[in-house]
Amino acid sequence: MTLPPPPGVGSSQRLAPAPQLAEMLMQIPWLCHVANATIERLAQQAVLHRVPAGSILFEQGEIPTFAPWLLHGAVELVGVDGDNEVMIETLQPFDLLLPAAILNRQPFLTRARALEASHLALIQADTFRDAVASDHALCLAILACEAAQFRRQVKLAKNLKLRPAEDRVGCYLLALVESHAMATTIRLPIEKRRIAGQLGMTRETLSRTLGAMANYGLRITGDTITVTDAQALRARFRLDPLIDAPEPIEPGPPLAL
Amino acid sequence: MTLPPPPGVGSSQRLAPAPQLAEMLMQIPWLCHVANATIERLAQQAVLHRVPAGSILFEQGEIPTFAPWLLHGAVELVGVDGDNEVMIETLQPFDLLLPAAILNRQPFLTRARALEASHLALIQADTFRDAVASDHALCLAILACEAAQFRRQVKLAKNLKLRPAEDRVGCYLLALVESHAMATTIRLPIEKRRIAGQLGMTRETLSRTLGAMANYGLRITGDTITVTDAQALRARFRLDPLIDAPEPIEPGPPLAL
DNA sequence: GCTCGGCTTTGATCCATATCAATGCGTCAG
DNA sequence: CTGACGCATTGATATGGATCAAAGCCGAGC
Repeated sequence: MTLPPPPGVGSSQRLAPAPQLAEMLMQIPWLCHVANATIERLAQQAVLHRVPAGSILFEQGEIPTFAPWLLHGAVELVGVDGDNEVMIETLQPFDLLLPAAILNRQPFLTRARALEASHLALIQADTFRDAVASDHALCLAILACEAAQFRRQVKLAKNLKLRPAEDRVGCYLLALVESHAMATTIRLPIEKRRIAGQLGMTRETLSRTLGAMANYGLRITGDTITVTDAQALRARFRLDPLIDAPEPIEPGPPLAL
Repeated sequence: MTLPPPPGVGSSQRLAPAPQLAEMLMQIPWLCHVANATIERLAQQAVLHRVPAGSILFEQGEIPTFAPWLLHGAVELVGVDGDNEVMIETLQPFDLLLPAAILNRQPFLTRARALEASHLALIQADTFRDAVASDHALCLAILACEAAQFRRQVKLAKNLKLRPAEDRVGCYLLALVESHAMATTIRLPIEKRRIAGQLGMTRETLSRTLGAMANYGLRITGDTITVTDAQALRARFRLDPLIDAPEPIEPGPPLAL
């Protein structure tokens, strides 16, 4: 796997002292039950990779040589065929990128691209596999990560196949509003282009649909959302926890003895 | 979770002697590195469940009380909203059904329905969680299972979003033909209704598309496929291993010490 | 043999969403 | 100030696939 010096802005810095990397990994909530020794072992051979927005982290079809661990920023996984791309998932800290491929020495099924300037820990693939095979607590943690990612994938699929575009947008916005305690005015957290991708539609369709939200008590101008009629909004869109609830990585129980 | 006595044909039999259940589990290839003692422990509290085609194994939203393990037959996972259903995945032996939900005590995200008469091992959820938390080899095996299911999910999504209906059908058939060493005449392995579901389209669309395959060297009558022009077929449809290759559960390496 | 029910086929039509094209608008560099 | 570029909006149009409706086929049971 090559790390192309991304075009444009400052080149990526691969080198970073390992000791502080171990500390960063220890901050990860879902690694709370993993022994420090193991985390240090992972960090030993790892490097911190800082990349600007737009960088390709790996290409579809490559055999992984390291496990990329998202510490800061955002990354999207996209399926590619010729020149068209489709969004598969967007990842946030502290997700591991496609652990399934790394563990089984299988090719990555997607391309990964940084959506914003991001920091990743790159862990040697062999080191990673050995650690998972020799440390039970780590194995449980990775299982939890993989489980969360699977469930997110299922939720995405349900959202996409079960709801028309307008409902997807409405539920997305309603969830956003509710997470802000129904404040009457809030901001879109990310670019519209990315929202459209996550909701599986084109920017044009999103744009039109946002306009149509006025009928349901929501006005969107630029990146500002104003709730004009919370009741109408709730009447029109019903959140389904089996689709709309976030799917955090659960650390799970400590090792049973 | 209730197990409704399925309407129609003979009622499901839940009781089966545990000893032979342990033996059945030991046959599972991807458990090859798990100690027999652990498997026996799992089988101890488990029951063998035989269900006729059409049975609902569990309902979307239920909190799992046991881990259903498919030993024989076929099961589909479907997302439900009101009265319409969408196919999420179809499982084959020896898949575990939604291990993510069981491990994290989270609700099932889908309904599960037997597509044909099937046998499942039902393992007490607590027993299952304890075993995974106390046996590292088992934990690795479940991780491999979950990883395979994640990758299948990504492949499904790519197939659906990257290819139009005709391509999906063509690639499905081409893969089928190739797996039979390009024999000139083979049979559809499952009902068309189910193929349509797996490929994310209606039966009507599948029917029409199968007709259109005549243009590309393939004639389908009933459930019989005849290859009339292998070259034309290959010229029209290109298999992509990152979409069309099956995703078996890899047992992975034995425990590192 | 006949009839019934499930699956499939075929045809006509509809509709949600993509696509294409043009314009607008805000921001940053010079 | 002035381009110019990236993103967003708006409108017109196209189209893939769904939906609705009506036969057709075929195996199972009587």
